[in-house]
Amino acid sequence: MSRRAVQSRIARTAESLFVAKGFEETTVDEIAAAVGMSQRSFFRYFSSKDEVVLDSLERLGEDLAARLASRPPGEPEWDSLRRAFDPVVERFGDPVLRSHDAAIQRIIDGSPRLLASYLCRLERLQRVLTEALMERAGDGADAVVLRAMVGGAFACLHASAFPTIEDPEAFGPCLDRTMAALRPVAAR
Amino acid sequence: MSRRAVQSRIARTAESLFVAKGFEETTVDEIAAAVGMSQRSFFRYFSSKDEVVLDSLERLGEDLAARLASRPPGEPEWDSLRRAFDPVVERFGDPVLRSHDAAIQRIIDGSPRLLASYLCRLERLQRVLTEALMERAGDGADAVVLRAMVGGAFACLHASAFPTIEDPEAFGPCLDRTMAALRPVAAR
DNA sequence: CCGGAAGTGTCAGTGGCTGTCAATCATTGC
DNA sequence: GCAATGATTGACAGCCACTGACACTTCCGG
Repeated sequence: MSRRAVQSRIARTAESLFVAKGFEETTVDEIAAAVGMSQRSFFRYFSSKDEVVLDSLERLGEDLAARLASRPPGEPEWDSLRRAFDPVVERFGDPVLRSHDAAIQRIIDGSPRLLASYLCRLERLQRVLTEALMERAGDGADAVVLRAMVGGAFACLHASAFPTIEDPEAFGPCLDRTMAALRPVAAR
Repeated sequence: MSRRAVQSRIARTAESLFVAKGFEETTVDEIAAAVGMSQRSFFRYFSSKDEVVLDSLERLGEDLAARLASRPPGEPEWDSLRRAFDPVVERFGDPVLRSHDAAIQRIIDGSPRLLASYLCRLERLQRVLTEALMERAGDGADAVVLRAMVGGAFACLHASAFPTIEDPEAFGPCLDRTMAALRPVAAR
């Protein structure tokens, strides 16, 4: 059985436990026992308990970065960022994925510890996207402004995700509206 | 001796240890011993090891919120946010405070664990500032857009802080430049 | 059959953090 | 003065995330 498959099995088991008992209240020992392995082996597949929850986010991040890199060079950065967010909007379209993601989000919001790790990953992701934009813009670019722009775009994404937990289909339009309102004057 | 004074003594002692040995490499036992108290007592003054480092940020946050609340109601939100950041710019002006803050920042960046907690606090602070803006704007306000705007302003602050670690006096102008470039079209 | 490589379990240990309890100290009311 | 009371503390025990070391199995190429 491949490493990925085992990770996926652990993640599914762990998430159901988290939903049932809460993140902090579920020990690594319990997860390992539920999967049928030792605690030590759990840590061979995930470097921390947080990782189990945030692992899926990692892959989504790679997707965003690839999207952004493939946008046409002449396009205003703000629009490229909006298009890079398309995979997220798409996920919200699928009801199965959506309810799963909502569960994950509830787990994250329920634990300050986990929320902190989550924000840390977003931060790293923003750094990656900023570098992608920097490369595209060449030497004449203002690194600070680009960095802030990526942060601003993520703020729109983040803010739009909040109220959309109840209202399924509204995420895309809400993101469009927010990013239109926040569009920087510098984005031609 | 007042609670605040003890906290301050612990914080000073701990920070010097962190600078000398690194955050992760310094145990709470060591800090407690250096201050001359039991580990149990340390946790009566700070709820976690992170807290020691991030405590000062808490008070700065309150300052920002107060500044924002005292801005004239008619002022565009973006400008109010910029003015709310003035205390931060001022801190950068004082060389003593600046070098202290730089040390703190280096400690934070050196530990993923601590960086995560730090970002979590920034998140909470943003929520507070958003609520302040909401109150001011009244019922007609778009909560999502306001939330995103606060996030965007913080992104400017964050981005401006980065390159300014070496170049002392440039923080204020850099922040102005970035916030001018990112100014939302919605901000009249 | 042998070699190592990869995956696993066991065990012991570290460090952050919490609950509990008893001792101490300051405050208050008499 | 003094006793009751409440806050502060230290000592101790314990939980849990996480790590290092080592032994064992399985599987595969030679």
